[in-house]
Amino acid sequence: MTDASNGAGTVGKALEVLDQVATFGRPARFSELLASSRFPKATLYRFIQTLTNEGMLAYDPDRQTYALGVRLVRLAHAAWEQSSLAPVARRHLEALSAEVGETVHLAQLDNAHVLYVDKVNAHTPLPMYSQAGKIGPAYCTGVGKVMLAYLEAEPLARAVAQQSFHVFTPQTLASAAELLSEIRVIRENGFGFDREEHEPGIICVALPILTPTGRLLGALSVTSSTSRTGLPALEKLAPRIREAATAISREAAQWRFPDTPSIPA
Amino acid sequence: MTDASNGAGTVGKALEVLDQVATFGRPARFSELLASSRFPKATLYRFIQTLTNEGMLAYDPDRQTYALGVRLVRLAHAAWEQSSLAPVARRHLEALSAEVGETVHLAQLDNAHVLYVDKVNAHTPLPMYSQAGKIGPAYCTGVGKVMLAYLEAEPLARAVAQQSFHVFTPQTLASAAELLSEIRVIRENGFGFDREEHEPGIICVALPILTPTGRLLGALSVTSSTSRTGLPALEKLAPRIREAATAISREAAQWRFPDTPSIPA
DNA sequence: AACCAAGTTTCATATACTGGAACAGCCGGT
DNA sequence: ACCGGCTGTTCCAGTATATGAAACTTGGTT
Repeated sequence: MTDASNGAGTVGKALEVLDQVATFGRPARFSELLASSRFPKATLYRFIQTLTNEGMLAYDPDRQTYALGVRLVRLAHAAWEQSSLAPVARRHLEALSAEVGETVHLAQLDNAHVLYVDKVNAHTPLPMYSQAGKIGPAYCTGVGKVMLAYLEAEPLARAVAQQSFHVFTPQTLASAAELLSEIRVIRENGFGFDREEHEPGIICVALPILTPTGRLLGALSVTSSTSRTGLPALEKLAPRIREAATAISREAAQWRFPDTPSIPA
Repeated sequence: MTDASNGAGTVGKALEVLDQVATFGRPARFSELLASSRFPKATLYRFIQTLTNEGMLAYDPDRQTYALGVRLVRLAHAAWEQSSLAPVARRHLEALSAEVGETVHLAQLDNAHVLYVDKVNAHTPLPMYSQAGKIGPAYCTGVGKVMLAYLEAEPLARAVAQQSFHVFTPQTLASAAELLSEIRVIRENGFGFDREEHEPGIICVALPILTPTGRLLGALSVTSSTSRTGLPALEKLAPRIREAATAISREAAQWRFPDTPSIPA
């Protein structure tokens, strides 16, 4: 029996190496990668060779370093367009942000962590790549907790098991028990807060984006600071956010298929 | 010796499948993928399973479709930041675009094709993901021809062999011979044009971005239309563009290493 | 010249990839 | 209800392919 939780198979291992290079954050040398790798020298070497040949890694002969390759950028473009909610959601995010005058986040679940897929800042329209792709913890962010709350029992358990429960602020939920009780509250309300659990002074309301069948697609949040507003004020925004969330869900459903018409080949 | 031109090895095949899903442009069903795949049913199935488990593909149980996964978005974020010129180049692109009042492209070579890494439009600041990641032909674009011109003999030959030489307009260079002679001209001038070779009415000047040692990093172009300006006017911009190109190259060199200091491990 | 570290190649071994074929589930038709 | 046809999933023997210790280059340092 192959252990599925572990990166089984050659492909999984190769992707592990890819992740390692990504985590490095800058072009890395072979020996640096070797130091932080669980693979023996020859094996790692072959993986890197393969990935380089495939264009997933780029080798800089001047500096003898490896970086993530351009093929990844190409794939990412396609991924962002076809798999994430961002393309359909963008105009809703913009409208919402303009209306409430705060920063709006769109997130999806990646493994057990929060992947920010898009972000619209009320006052500084930023080029989005700089914002998208970031990952964050699930147990101490508004979007994270809300998404966990709408998971099935089994995936939820697996996700909770992966939380680090690092304490960032006095408000941080520091255990699985606290998180699960918070999740129950979120399920009842239909929305969740971030009460300065991740960063002091930063608060937010978050709502899930669900399919008509109730499956989780992602989450939407409006973020602000304690100096500007409070939780009660944010709570008042919940209905408006839900509006955006359902709109996004509805459009996503249609958009996924322009309807596979019976084009006869 | 393994045939490198072919996607040898398990990893290569898996990535091939990934590309296939990407090319599809929308969430695809298993059978659709099977139809356009060179792999037998069981093999393709296992690949897709693996990639899904690894988060490179996302499965939509409602529709029974596969799309590119979120892990790719995360990787892409890192790729864009560490491997492409875009982060260091952006402010130069913006300055250049504002100054000349035209659209500026930043491109790199992916295999034998042009990968647009960033784009700054003079009049409509756009979120960049929608622009970056696009690929285009090398033989009939300004950036493409310029980048080919600064390749070594052997990679150049390989790249030229991969051009389709599809004729888009009356000006399109339709053969390797024509392309190579154009490349000689570009080498002499240090810059190249697109003379409505890809799209009627669209022209551009392009310059390479080179390391101090002369290795090719990418290319920069200013695009306009025949209705607004002409080639002579664009040619006048070449020195200004070169300025930006050298600045980008210089910054890229520093930035790649905050300097690997002699950290004694 | 001798040494050391970083990177590359080799090769016997057995792991884990392969794909034909058989199986399950789901429809629409008769 | 029964039957084909179609899509998606699982099995399993055979073998191609990945593995990693060790040997070998390469380039720089004492």
